[in-house]
Amino acid sequence: MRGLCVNTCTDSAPIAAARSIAVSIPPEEETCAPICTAAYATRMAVRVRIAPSPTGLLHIGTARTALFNWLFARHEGGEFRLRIENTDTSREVAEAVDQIQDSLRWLGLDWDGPHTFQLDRMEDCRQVAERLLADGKAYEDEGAIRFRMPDEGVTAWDDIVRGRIEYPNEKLEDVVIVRSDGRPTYNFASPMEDVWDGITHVIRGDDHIPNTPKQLNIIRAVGAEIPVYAHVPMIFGMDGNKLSKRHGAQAVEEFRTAGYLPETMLNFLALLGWAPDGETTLMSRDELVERFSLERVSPSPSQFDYQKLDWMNGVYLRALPSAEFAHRLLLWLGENGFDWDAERVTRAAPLVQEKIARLDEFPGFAGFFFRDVDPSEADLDGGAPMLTAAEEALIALEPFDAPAIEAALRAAADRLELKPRQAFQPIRVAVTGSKVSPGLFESIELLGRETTLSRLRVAGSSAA
RNA sequence: GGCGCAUUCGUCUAGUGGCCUAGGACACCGCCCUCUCACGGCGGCGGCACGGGUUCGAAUCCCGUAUGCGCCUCCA
Repeated sequence: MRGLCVNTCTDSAPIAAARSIAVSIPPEEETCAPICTAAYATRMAVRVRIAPSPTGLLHIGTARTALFNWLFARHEGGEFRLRIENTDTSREVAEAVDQIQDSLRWLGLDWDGPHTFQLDRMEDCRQVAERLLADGKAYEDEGAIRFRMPDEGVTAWDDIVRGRIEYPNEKLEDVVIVRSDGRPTYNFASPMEDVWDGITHVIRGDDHIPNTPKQLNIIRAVGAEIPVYAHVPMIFGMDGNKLSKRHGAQAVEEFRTAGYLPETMLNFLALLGWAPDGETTLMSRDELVERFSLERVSPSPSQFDYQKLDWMNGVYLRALPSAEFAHRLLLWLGENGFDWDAERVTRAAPLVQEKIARLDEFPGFAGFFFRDVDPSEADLDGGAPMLTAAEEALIALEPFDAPAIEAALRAAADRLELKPRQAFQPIRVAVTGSKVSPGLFESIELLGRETTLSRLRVAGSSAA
């Protein structure tokens, strides 16, 4: 029994319509006039938000929550807003706001309207707190202001992803809504902003479930309309613990640096806790928007599988038109401090497109096109005769292209009575400096006769 | 400790009482292709946490147990 429209999820209307189903059954007196008279009454469409705190880079879990919000908004034709929750000034990091926006933009999660800061509503929050105080719904406590929670009954709501959740009111403690220094706390500012911004659906991590009954009561106390809640599961590392440094990348920026494509991240993240059916795994941004629904979000947490991410990124990399692949490669190299010849990168790109899963593999895999190599003697072991033969075969070869190079080298191998793999491996090591490389003949063509011959010669003498 | 949430192959998941001999994908293993790697093709391994119910019939409904996680800040 989860979701608001079980069995009726064939279209999206019920989601947007099913609002204000949160219930509270406290034996309290009738509330007086609404304190908040924001113009949300006329809102029809869906409006959601992502509310990161500016304490550092955008975490992948926050990005996933942002994605669900964005997908929902775009699917419903509604709005997606960005709100920075910076009430805790002590933990704020100066560049974080810009970094968060960069990450969001890189992922293509565009937000509507300007981003807002929680701190800018400090004064509004204080006024509401004063009003609450005057109405006896809050009280002072050592300089701070606490909100009076109901003592009896239960506070409950129908969560779109987990069904009905109930909290006995006696368990709810009176939360501090304004600190002694006058700044509002998260549990006060956040729901108030949701009210002022006309947020219709609060889609957030399930670590906020225990906060929800408190926020619900605050919203009720100010006489505002309750939004619909959807608590999405968290993401853990492969060991079942919170995603942390030792698992690898955890911030969106780090995945970008590792050479993942934004379309990969979107697709992969969407599938963490959501699936359109049992078969589909590859979906474009548009398809994601078209098929996404909160009803199909799973309530159980998932683990972040880096291997699957790599596989998926490889799929996206290979699917790129080759010119686009080269373009992305160039962009990535530029962002990561590789000042390599663009024309040569563009020519090398097709040789690696099918072979790498992440852009950051390029320097290691194709670096021999751009810098000298230093093959180890052990890898060259016993290859001297073939190296000499290769040199002779290529020295006057015309044309110097992959098909001709392959023919010449195969002929040389035949003369030495070597199997292809035995013959070509020393050449590969000599020319690329590694036992693993892009296609040998294409690589030699791109490298050019001069460089190839000189590398063959150097390796030939050290292997002898 | 209290409260809450969760529990299908190693991982992501499909599944809403009979279509399930539990389907797909990643990973893994084997074979094929092959100049290495990768791609691709074929095949394989592997799961309903446990115990009680309800029912002609349960992965699906109910109860309990276990385990994991989250929150209990004048953090967000």
